[in-house]
Amino acid sequence: MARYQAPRGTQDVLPEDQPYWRWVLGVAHDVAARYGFQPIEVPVFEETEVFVRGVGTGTDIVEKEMYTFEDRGGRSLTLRPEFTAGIVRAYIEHGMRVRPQPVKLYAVGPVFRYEAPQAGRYRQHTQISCECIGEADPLADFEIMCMAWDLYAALGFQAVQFQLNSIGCPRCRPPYIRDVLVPYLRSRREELNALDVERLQKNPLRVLDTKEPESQAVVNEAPSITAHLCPECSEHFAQLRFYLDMLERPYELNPRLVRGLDYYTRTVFEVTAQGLGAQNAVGGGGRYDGLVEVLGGPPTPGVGFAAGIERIVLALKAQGAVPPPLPAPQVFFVHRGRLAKDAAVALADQVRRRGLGALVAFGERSVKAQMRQASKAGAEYVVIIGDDELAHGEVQVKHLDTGRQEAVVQAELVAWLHKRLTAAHSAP
RNA sequence: GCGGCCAUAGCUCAAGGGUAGAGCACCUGGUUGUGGCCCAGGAGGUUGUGGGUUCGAGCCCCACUGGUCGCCCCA
Repeated sequence: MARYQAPRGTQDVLPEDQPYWRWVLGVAHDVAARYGFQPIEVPVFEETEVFVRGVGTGTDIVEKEMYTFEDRGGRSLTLRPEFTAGIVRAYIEHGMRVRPQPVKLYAVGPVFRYEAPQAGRYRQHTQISCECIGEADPLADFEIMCMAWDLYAALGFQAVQFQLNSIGCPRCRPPYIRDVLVPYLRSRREELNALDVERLQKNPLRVLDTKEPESQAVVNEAPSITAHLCPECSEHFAQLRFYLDMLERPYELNPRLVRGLDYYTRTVFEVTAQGLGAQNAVGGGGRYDGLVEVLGGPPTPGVGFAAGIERIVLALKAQGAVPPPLPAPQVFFVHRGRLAKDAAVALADQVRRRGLGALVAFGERSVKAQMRQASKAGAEYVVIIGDDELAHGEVQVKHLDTGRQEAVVQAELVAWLHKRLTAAHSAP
């Protein structure tokens, strides 16, 4: 047993899994670009305050999940638990409000939350996060959702579900909670699960997405927030739904969908996939019109979306999806004898300079062993060099799939390989 | 943070309290220079860690660590 192991809740992504990652990230970059999002990199850690204020003091993330530490200069820093707060901080810090609005940014990288690991839930996981800052038009919400939809569709996802809700704004949400939801829940308090009674005190809205079976009846009959939105929020929500319907993007209205981050206003949505067990959310997002201001910028609307790469990969595997393979060297040099090895090294160098991948067998193992290596390395052609070939200024080139072998003049080898290897791959 | 299950070779798993094995993978061979299949051999373990019970522990008990499933929460 290895003495050291990756810390709890972290994992290594080994070469055999990399094709999935490259595939997902490649598609993600393409889709983001297609919607006019520009890449941005933000620090892995921020001043703790950025997340405390940005994510919200009442959230699970801030209350118990942040990796917070003090650096040698006595600053309190926190490993990012999500991207939005940091990206918004960058938006403000770099005066991006003077750029053409909205500013559409996306980032990919690890985020950190101290949670109990389980299937599909890690302490370090990778997110792609897309933020559209400076636009209140419900079309922006639509674009974000549409882009998310495209991402999953481009990966061939089966059975993704979009759940959608609007949770109003600071003008209409508090009155709804205070005057409608809480009185209702109190009136049926006896029927609620103990945990939900507790939530009723702390964060009444969260009672709505309870999973406790006992509470279901109460929650099902609860007055929905969408019926108590202010006219502006109501119109905004209707307009978003209009676009979704117009372009036939499937979604499900869920008046009980409430998200765990304080900054959300109006639109909230969550994307779930099959094959993931209990942790079946592969993406989520919503509107955060108050966030820029909370972090010290001018009042600025925003809407965004984040997806978890690990879960997407898990779901793709569960569906039996096969990622495109990563490129591997197609030429393998087998040699016999000191001079032949030197010649192989020189020829391989020429092949690589021509832009092809080439490997030379290390050591002086038997031709048989070298052939085995070539086969396992997935090479397409094996170039064999020995005394005979050296004497004639030739090499033997064997095509592994067909087993066909022929002599090629050394000086023509690079052109010979280049012709065959590039032609084969330009075919449709 | 709470609960269930689990931990033996790189991987998947065996081994009624009595000397740790198999398959796959890896390496080397199967005459003189040719892969995949086949055959033979080799290497690889302080049985997650630390205690305890026992003449004797991979096996029983406790703790810890990690995994897994669920709760919670979310991506």
